[in-house]
Amino acid sequence: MVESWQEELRAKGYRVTPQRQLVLEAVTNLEHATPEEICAEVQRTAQGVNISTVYRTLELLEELGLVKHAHLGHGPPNYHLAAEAEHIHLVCRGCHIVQDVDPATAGGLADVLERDFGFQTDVHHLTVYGRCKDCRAT
Amino acid sequence: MVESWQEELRAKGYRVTPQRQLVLEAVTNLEHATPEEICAEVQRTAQGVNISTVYRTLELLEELGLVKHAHLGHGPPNYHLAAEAEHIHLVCRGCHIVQDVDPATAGGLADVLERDFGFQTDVHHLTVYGRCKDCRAT
DNA sequence: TTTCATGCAAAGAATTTGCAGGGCC
DNA sequence: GGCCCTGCAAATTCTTTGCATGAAA
Repeated sequence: MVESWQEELRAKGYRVTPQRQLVLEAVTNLEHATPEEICAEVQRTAQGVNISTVYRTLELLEELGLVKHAHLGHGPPNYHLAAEAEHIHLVCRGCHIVQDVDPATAGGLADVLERDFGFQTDVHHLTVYGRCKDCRAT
Repeated sequence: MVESWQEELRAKGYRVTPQRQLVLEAVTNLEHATPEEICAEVQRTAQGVNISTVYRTLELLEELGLVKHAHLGHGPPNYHLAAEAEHIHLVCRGCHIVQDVDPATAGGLADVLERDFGFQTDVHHLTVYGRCKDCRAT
């Protein structure tokens, strides 16, 4: 069976704390969120979880492979569960809408990069900038 | 004929200053650089060009369509001449090397996004994260 | 001479770090 | 009880802004 992340934490000498559970829950619920947003979400439940704890926890959770992050532009990084279905992000310059797209769309690109450059693409982290249908119309 | 960027500046009520010329030269010479690096390059020639002037100038040059920027990861954005050959960036998680690749490689992806989503991809700004050949070997 | 641009310093966002006290195992 | 984790505050990094002076047109 798959060990729980709690067991994995303990096995590595880390501890299971309420803050860590809350941060992971927040990432789960929000699906895509910045550290600030995660912090705000956590604080809806528990008072006074500090932003620096959120940063430290996200780093830890990413190290464990539970969450991943992507850079969607100027702003802070965006965290989501690693267990979520993989997807690529389309970010519109005009309206800043983020659209999730099936990674199969980029499968061809990943294959070419693999074949021609030996480069293993992290499709999870792929962000495509451009202009969406609506913004092109106006 | 194509007007020079200096004329375009003046036509829009902006002024041609030594700092603006130096920043554009630095971007040209460095090919890819962060605002800090551009500032350092400029200061090799002229003393005391301020970092805030570099930021303001890059913003202006981007507005004029002379330079573009891409986000290659955690750090500051990366500026390059808009006139340079278009390319996409492969960024390795392991060694952080940035490799430039012909955008035709991603042409298929852009076509699919265009066809299926009406999304116009800005190939210039495409950055692909992953693991390079060398880092996979180790 | 009329703005616009620059330098400087301070303000701001986002993130990291040091340290003492508290909580997990 | 040992040692990791947290909160707090201060330090860092990157970027923007306010304002008086200096320079382009």
